[in-house]
Amino acid sequence: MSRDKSKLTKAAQTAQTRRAILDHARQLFASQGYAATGTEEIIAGLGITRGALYHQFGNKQGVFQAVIEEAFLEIAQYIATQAQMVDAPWAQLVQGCHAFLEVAQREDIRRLVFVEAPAVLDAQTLMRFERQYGGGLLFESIQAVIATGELVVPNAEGFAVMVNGALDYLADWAAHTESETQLETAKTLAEQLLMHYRKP
Amino acid sequence: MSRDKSKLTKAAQTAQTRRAILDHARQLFASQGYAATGTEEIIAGLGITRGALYHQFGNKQGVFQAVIEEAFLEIAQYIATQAQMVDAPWAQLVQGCHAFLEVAQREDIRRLVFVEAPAVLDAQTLMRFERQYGGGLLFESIQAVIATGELVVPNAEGFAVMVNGALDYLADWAAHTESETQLETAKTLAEQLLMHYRKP
DNA sequence: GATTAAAGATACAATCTGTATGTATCTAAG
DNA sequence: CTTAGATACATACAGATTGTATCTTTAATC
Repeated sequence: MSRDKSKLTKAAQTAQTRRAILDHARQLFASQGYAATGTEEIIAGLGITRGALYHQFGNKQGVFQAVIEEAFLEIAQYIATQAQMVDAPWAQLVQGCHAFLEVAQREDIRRLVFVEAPAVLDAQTLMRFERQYGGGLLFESIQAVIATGELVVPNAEGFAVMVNGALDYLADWAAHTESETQLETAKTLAEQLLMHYRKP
Repeated sequence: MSRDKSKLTKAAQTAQTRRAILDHARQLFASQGYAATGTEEIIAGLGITRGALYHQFGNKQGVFQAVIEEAFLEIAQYIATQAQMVDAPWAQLVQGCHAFLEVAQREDIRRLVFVEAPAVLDAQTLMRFERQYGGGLLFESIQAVIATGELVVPNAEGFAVMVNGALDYLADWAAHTESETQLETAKTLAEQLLMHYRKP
């Protein structure tokens, strides 16, 4: 647990400190929530004091924001990786939705991104993350399919929001059961939802 | 603001105190959030001390939970009232969805129920409220339409969850703009979503 | 090697929640 | 009507927690 500070370049030392804090903080925020996690608890066992935390992140919320951004990034990367395995815009949209449902099965992801983040972060920051890593990408994917003429919706933005909400809730629903088939049911529901707006 | 305690039955005095606390707390929780609102701030100007608050609600979270339950109740009552204005199960479902989108335009409702509550309340309590006042009623309405044969879905519970998510996000989307037409667009999207699963 | 700036430690001030205890008032039994 | 008990509330205090100010150490640069 303790670190050896000797023979480390300053940048490496900073990186190491930040990573240790982020990893531990993430685990605590995900399991106990933001409010129930103290800064003392975050640095416990890391071989540093709260001074380092405040020097690196400014305040407790700074740590949380950094944790959330990494979580968002993970989600976006997983979805992008999965979506890029197929070619057509339509297939990418479907594959992306499936990928979201899969990655959102992780308990820590759901708690951090969908429960804690909206209450802790200011609306502006959350919106930025959302556009950059979240629903914004879904919107782009939907627009791409609309451009091909395969998808017809009355309002692209509103449709994207609707699908986003459907996916978020389906993910939570599928996760709150041990039955593995629930996830498949969720995928089917999501795919069928999109299919209803498809033009042949 | 100050109260006249003389000539009041004990039950009436309790009711008056609780109401004053709930009203002020709700406004503060809705505008600043749970964490940023102190117990001292809640009782400020009410002519009582924090002692009364702790006597009536046990702790700060007790106040919040009572506030949230009232908010849930308001939502459910509005939807029920609107839905009962039509007869057929299908029409009631559509009307209920419209009503939800309307009531969820209120800023305080959205903040309290969809942002603060999930982070503050324990999962068990939130689930109870959700079943009693929220998605549970939507589920019942959907089942009623399925019973008539007008609606065909692969999984009733999953479908209800999906629609619930779609509605929540659409409400938030419609609320975050001054354009009144956005709400109409949201209603259209929701109605069309249901229509796609309708059997003639 | 001396200087500078960054990383981190330490100590402290400011809140804020919850509890323990005291007091007054309402209710109910005899 | 009186008295015992419960209820509502106030007051004072202990504990915990966040953030800041200041000091020390260590790496980078000339």
